[in-house]
Amino acid sequence: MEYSEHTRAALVESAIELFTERGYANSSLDEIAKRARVTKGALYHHFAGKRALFEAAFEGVEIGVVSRLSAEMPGKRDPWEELRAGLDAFLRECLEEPFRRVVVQEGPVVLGYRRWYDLGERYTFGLVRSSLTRLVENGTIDSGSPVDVLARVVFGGLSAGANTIANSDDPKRTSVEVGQALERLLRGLRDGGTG
Amino acid sequence: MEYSEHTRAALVESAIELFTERGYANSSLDEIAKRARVTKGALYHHFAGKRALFEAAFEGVEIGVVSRLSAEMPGKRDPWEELRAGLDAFLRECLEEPFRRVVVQEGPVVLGYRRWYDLGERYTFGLVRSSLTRLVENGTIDSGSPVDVLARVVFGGLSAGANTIANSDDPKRTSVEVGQALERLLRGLRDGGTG
DNA sequence: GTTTGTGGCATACCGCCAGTATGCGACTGA
DNA sequence: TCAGTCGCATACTGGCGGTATGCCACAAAC
Repeated sequence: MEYSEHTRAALVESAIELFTERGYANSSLDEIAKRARVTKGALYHHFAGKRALFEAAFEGVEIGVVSRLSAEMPGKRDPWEELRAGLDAFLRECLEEPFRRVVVQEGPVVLGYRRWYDLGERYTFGLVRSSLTRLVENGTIDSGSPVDVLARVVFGGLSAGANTIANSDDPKRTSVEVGQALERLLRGLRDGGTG
Repeated sequence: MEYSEHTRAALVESAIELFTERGYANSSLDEIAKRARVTKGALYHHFAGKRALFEAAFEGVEIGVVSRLSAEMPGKRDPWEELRAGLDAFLRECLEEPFRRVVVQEGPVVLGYRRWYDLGERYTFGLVRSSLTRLVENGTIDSGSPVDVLARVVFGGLSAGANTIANSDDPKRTSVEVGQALERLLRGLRDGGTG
């Protein structure tokens, strides 16, 4: 039956909630199953283990974030306006606890950096990279070094900025400051040249 | 007696090794104690628990990195040269597994972001921030937004770059590319202005 | 319409590991 | 020489991830 799919979805949802609230290590499978109104047996019927469940939760969060981010990019005319809009949307999304905790913080630790890297390509990091790629292709910024490397560094800056905002005493003000800092850094990519 | 201090140091050293090799979750206290040629009883005599031991390992790694980084900054005349030298030294140090794994990756997860943030101020992050502060004070770069926020974002970019290098097929080439990307980003900080 | 799977779970159990309780010798000061 | 403390070792407990097994509903086979 397709009660199965419903059960699986409930487990993933409960996992996202608990992993976000208490972190991976402090969330027991019994409790996740209980919150989904099933038992650990059901959990192990759908997932190979705790890691696999985390991976499903990870992808669930990423899919939500990517769809919202994609919808929020109206395609401004000015490339810099678009970059700015993308920055703001990303920082806003980073304030959602599930993304910060599951994807940014615990993802690389629980899944291992390599697996996290590969999975991320399909979701938010892929968005950042393709966004930068377009800016390179239309000449707004100079490639200089490979876009992939640049995207990794920028993504790291974005994540750190999100963490800074979320742990600030005054998130609104800090959000503006982070946005400014990131924009000013990205300006350095305009006028090419290595030395 | 001060056999005590020797035991403690051996435990911290073993902890750094195992946490680096297998990560926090996959390192048992029994094994850490065994590697230090003592038992778990000794471990709990010196540390309140696994978290406390990790924190000691964290600080041990940071102290080593900071001392090496400080020694490697000969104080060039040209501020940009100095920035470049600092970048390279940092990236080189980031390739050491203990720093990447214990401090950069697992630190925020195991200690919690807040505790990690506070501890980091005294060590590597403090270095990055004070370095940027000096560049602001001598007019090399414009403050724009608070140096603290800027330092957080830059530190995130540095960490992401280090991870990228360490997981690259060709670390030497990637290291050069990451250095270039970071330097070009930092160039955006020169000519002030927010809009 | 009984038999034989098979999917979708639940229940019971095991081993590992962080943490606790306790014991115990060595040394130290009174 | 006796009390007290430091520096550890040993023994035990509870929680949790993982596994093994059982059970029921349903479906195809004949």
